Amino acid sequence: MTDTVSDVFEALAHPTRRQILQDLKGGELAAGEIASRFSASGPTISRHLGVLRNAGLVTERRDANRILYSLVGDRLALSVGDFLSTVCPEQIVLRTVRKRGSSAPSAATS
Amino acid sequence: MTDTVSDVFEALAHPTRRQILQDLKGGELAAGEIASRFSASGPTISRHLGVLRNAGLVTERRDANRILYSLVGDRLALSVGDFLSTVCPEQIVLRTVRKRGSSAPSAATS
DNA sequence: TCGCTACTTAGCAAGAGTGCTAAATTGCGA
DNA sequence: TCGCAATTTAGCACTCTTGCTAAGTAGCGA
Repeated sequence: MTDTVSDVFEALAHPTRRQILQDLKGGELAAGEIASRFSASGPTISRHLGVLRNAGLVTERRDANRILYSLVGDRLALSVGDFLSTVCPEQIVLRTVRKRGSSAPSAATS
Repeated sequence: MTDTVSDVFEALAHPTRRQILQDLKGGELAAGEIASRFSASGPTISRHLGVLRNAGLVTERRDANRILYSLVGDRLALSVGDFLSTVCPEQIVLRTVRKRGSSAPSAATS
């Protein structure tokens, strides 16, 4: 995993990959479910998912036969948002991001 | 000029172009001044500037011999910020404040 | 007009990205 | 273990991008 800022922006450069991120906004999806939403072939979508995973924008989790992908919103907001905050701070505000799973072990996860 | 959302993200995919935008944050710069900050040749930087101009991220203005480039922060914030607001609205906020004395930013997108 | 400076455009080579099909991998149930 | 479903990996062709150098365009002063 390379996981640099350039990886994030290069991942966002392709419309199919941006659409995948938007689709994942509603929750995790299997690779096949994602592929079925596009006209491209399964292997092609699989490679797009690999690019997103390399950039740290999605994570994968195995569920029996399938591989479920989910969005890493923090990663997207932190890298892209930081860039936007630097270049045009007048127009953009990066909201404070909670670290996932870092709060009290009781019931603090939302 | 194409000026779509994809043009913006593709323009941001190259580190040199992102650095140019950061350099322009401090105010307008001549093409030669920009080129002198990189190890790449003048024509190469000129093409990068063309990509940024096509994406609507910079504007140019002639001053005698030189061509002065300046950042279009609204364009950057609106296209990228809108995407971020859609995909991860919890982490990002697009500030809706109008800049002083400027007209409506005429959302021509997609 | 000539010559200088600033910048862009043109043309080419090398590399990276994207799409496909075919083959390999992984997991599970019979 | 066999077979099926889901997904990835491999290999190939095509296109786009990026870098360079060389040549063209634009403005200005003598």
